[in-house]
Amino acid sequence: MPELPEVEIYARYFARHALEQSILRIRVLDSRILGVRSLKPLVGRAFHRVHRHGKHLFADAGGLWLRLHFGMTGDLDYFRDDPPRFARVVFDFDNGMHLAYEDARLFGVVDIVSSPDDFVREYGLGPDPLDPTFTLRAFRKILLRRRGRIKALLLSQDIIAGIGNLYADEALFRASIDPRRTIDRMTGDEVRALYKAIRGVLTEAIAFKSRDGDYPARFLVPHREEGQRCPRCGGTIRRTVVATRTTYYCAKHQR
DNA sequence: TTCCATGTTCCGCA
DNA sequence: TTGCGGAACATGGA
Repeated sequence: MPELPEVEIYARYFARHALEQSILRIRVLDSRILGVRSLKPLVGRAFHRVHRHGKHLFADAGGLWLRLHFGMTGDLDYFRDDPPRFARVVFDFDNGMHLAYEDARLFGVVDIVSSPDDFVREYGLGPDPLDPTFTLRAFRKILLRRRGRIKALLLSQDIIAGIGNLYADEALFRASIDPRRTIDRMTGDEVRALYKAIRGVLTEAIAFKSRDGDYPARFLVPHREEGQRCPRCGGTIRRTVVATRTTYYCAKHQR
């Protein structure tokens, strides 16, 4: 599930439930999920605030930050009694409640870093598309320096951080651009439309999912199947492969 | 049983 | 230097 909108929802969930409670113990149920040797430095501390950059979630533990990446199947669960089936790390709090980091497929990471800024710099992440610094002008500047297919660019976390396979398709669908199009063949108007589509799709997904837990019917996501009817123009949804990822698009209105 | 998967990294080639 | 295809990682669900 976790692309930028889902991680934003996890961040709000974390902030709503797990702040200002002393961490009594941390149970690592599968150490393959760890990005550090040990999470011990966090014991006895509390989380004070959260921060998100792209698909990375950070929680301030006072001079140290927990970093969570959710891979393909990561999730959070704040619970009282039994941990969820795929819990990999469990934080035990002094109020008797627990926060589980769960991840069936183990592609995620639970890590400790000095700060979100340090991590973003050292890891080479691009700007977060919902950050105020990500302006149309900034997006244009990024495109000027790049070649290749537009979808591949949207998926590159070192260029823009947070867009994954579903939302790349979604933004291109909204901007009426074929995912196979190369950057050098995009017009100024298309760049602007794509910029607005990226921000709109991510923002609307966060609002809609945090309310209904689902996707708006006008989105492409609920129609990701070969031969489906396009919810926008009635065209046919096609399946192909772009940037080695399964890609859906409307053969009629995306050009 | 087989295929597919909302992610990322690494390698070789152009 | 940049971009791209393919493989690998580990596992559940349809």
